[in-house]
Amino acid sequence: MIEVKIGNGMAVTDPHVAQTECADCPIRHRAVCARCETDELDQLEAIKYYRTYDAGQTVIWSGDRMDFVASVIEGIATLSQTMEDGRTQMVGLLLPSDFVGRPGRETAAYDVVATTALTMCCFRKKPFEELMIRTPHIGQRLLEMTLDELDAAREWMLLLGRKTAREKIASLLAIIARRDATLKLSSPRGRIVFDLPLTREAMADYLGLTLETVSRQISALKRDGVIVLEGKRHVTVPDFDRLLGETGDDNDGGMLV
Amino acid sequence: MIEVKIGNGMAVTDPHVAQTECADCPIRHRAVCARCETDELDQLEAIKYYRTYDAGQTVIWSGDRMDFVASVIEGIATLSQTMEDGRTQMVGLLLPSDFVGRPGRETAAYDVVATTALTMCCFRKKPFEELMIRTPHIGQRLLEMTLDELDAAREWMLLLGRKTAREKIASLLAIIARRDATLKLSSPRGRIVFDLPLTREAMADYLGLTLETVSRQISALKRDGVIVLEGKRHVTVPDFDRLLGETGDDNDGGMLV
DNA sequence: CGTCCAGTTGATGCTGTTCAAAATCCGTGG
DNA sequence: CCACGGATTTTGAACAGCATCAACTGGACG
Repeated sequence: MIEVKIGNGMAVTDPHVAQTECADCPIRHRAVCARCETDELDQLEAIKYYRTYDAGQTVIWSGDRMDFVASVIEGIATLSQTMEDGRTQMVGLLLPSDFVGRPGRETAAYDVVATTALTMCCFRKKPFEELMIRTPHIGQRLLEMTLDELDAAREWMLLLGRKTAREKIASLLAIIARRDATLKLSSPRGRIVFDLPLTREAMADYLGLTLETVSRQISALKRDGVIVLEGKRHVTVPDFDRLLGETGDDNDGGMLV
Repeated sequence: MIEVKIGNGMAVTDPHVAQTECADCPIRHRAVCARCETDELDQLEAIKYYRTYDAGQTVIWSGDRMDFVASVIEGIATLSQTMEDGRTQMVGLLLPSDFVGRPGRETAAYDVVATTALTMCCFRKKPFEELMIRTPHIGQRLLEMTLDELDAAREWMLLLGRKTAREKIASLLAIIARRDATLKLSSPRGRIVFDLPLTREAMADYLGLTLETVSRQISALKRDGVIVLEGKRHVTVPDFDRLLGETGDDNDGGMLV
């Protein structure tokens, strides 16, 4: 893969590197383009370009001018807010198919950081906005995705405001486990195995805790047999229902669709 | 005003009571109908009906079937989530022009409770959804409003996860002061006076605190001269910038638009 | 082999919770 | 008009959970 260094140290893939055809795109049916017909897809195809980032790279700083919107194709990024004195709170986890940026806004409202190697499908904002007016399918899908994100944000508000440290950790593990299971098209039940995509510090920023507390609670869950660790990142959950029982949520359905 | 009792004890205004014409509606240019042309407005007018609730009444319970969506016309309502053991977290404050309900969802995801006397402009969900497909202006406006709510939710996540009790109280007071100023079309500066629309308990549920802590911190802010209280609910802020300084946010612009 | 980084563990203290009681407010009825 | 009762709010005292500061461990890498 060819990389070029630009301005602020961002490494981006050479724009001439081959992009996946929309038709073959792994997130084709889940991203903002999900409802588009073939002709609408052609128009998107015309204005799209790929960009890749290394793990740890900052995609955009809060307050910076942002002249594109994008879909995450592969990898994980985080959305976070930082106070002057350095306290930071993660406000979103961006997974494949998630949308970044806001039509109609000039500057980024949050820091976006690549947690793993990241590939994004970008659209310059102006053409994208114009396209949105012409093709309602994009706006419809974006509304649907935004409503889902709002629900997720509100779920997270409950976690931040009312859950104990142990419940917070269990909830995060359950969410990651669930997402992993979704990718494998299996519904989470019984024994589950996955890798943590986040450092202890990132988890702390997500959960509104300190990294020490995260570490302690993970150790406690390990001690109690709720999880088994191999290395620091590889997690085995022997009994998913047991984990759910630790989240404080309703054990049944849980999670809005 | 004529009230009738129905089923679960909800008091609703007799549907034959006069409704405001959309053209004269106080939230005409801010609600979900903001972008509608006259003919589109006529279609909305045809399917709308008003409903009123008394202060303290539950508008809808989480999990209940919800066959309408609505705009708040007057009054304040809260959106909240409750865990089995009773811990509750408010996840939204609904003010005039705010939208309630989600197109495409069968059941309510949150409890909605009227904090003050409340008037809502309701639309049966089915016709509203059909109308949304025909008139892009509604979906466009709803997208805009949902994106704003998502920003507000994320702002709140920072508050819940990282702010101290004192900062939380100051932030809430600042938000209410700002909203009040907006209604009076004045930008908040210097001396500000307003009434708290929430009980200490509701504030606690909003801020992820206990009501005792809320009370203590309000007393502390009073002791320090940041606010002056007359009675329990009437607040005077002698110096709005001083209050902002207590929120922990950037002192300048603060708050996304 | 030494350094660096992520993570773990320990000791201590502060912030906010919990439980309890007193104070204030407010509507109701004598 | 005043007394009463319930709801709301304030205040106090003791406690718990998580943060803070600090030392240590283990693995990756030059």
